[in-house]
Amino acid sequence: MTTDPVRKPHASLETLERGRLRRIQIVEAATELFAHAGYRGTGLAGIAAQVGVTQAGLLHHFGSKEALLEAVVRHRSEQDAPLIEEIMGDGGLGMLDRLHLLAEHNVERAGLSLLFTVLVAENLLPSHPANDFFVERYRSLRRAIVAGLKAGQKRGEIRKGVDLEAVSTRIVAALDGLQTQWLLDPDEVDLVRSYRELGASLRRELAA
Amino acid sequence: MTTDPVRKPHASLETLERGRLRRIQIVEAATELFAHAGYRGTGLAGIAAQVGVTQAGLLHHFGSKEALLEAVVRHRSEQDAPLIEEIMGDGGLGMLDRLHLLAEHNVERAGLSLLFTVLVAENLLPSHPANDFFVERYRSLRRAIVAGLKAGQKRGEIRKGVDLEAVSTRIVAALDGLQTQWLLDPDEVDLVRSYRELGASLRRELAA
DNA sequence: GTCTATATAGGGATAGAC
DNA sequence: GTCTATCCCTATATAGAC
Repeated sequence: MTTDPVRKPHASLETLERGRLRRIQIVEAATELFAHAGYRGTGLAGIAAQVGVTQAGLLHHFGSKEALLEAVVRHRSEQDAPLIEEIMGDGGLGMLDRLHLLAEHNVERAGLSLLFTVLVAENLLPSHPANDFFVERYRSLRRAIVAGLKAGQKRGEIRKGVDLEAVSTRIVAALDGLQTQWLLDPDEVDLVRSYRELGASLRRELAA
Repeated sequence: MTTDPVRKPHASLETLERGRLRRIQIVEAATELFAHAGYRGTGLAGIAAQVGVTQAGLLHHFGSKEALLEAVVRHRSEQDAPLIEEIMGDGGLGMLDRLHLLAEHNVERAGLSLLFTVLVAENLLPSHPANDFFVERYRSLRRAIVAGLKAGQKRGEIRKGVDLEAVSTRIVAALDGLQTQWLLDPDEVDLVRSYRELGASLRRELAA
């Protein structure tokens, strides 16, 4: 989803910028509505209304509802990438101490946590429209954590002899599951506190 | 959702049993379709067709789609209760060693794991139809685990000085999150193995 | 208890004017 | 780039016959 302005050299600059703006507005409106009612539960008309266009006008920018979904998940991934890189850092135990950054980010923008939790569940099966995206996302997340843990082993911060693949799967699972419980019941589950405790527990388990 | 046959004493036994059978057939068909396409993505007509009745015929048994949803989640909860009790046992570290029973159960009947993962995500917000059910379900699950851990402390199996509420939230989170990753990517994530490793890791963390 | 028929609403996508 | 109009399909729920 590269939105390079040079790709349509024949169009005027004003048109391009108005067009790009509309696309962004639509993606942001769709993000919010998909989060609250899911992909299946959201109509294009509702998204269009929030932006101030008609449903047909929306489909001028995104040929289909599925294309819009793809734009939404790609946009979110791109926005989250810097934070994830910051948390990863150079791997090792430091990663575990920075999990609270992720929690604070998620609490600040609860709608976005909601979006991913909802969309993952709507795309668990291969027949679902964004299944490939989420399968790949989780795989690369697990791989990145394994790499970070390996780096920590090389520096002697992390014990050897632990199954890093299994640990990384368990870390992702805990992050996901805590987020779900927090979304469902924010009065009983404190996300920031839970992530801090998770990090501390992992530190005790993995420190050399 | 008590389906006590004595409640309609004026109807013939045959009618009653046919009626109860239909209800069960409908609930089971709905379970499967809700799991695959979610509550919002499933039409009553599809469920009805699978049972061999019309959509209007289905609504004779359940006044509304939402009532059917409630019947589905209650039915599933009732069916799962014995296994959960078996795993809990008398609490303590034994609970952690029996997590693989849950994994085996979930793998055997993958459709049911799918159902709950999908429905939880569709009911994260208070405005969603089964939100109360899932909020309460998670609360009681966490409470049951806390009770089990406390029992283990009293017997001296489990260390004192750990935050049992936090641990129980983390256990539920890991179980949930591992299931999600397994559903999404069964080739890369082995649920039974993951649950065993989770249990072993928790044992190391909690054993006195 | 199950059906047909219908009310009423909403969905996504396309054609064509401006 | 945006609109109106429309197509066609699907949805839940109800009314009333059998």
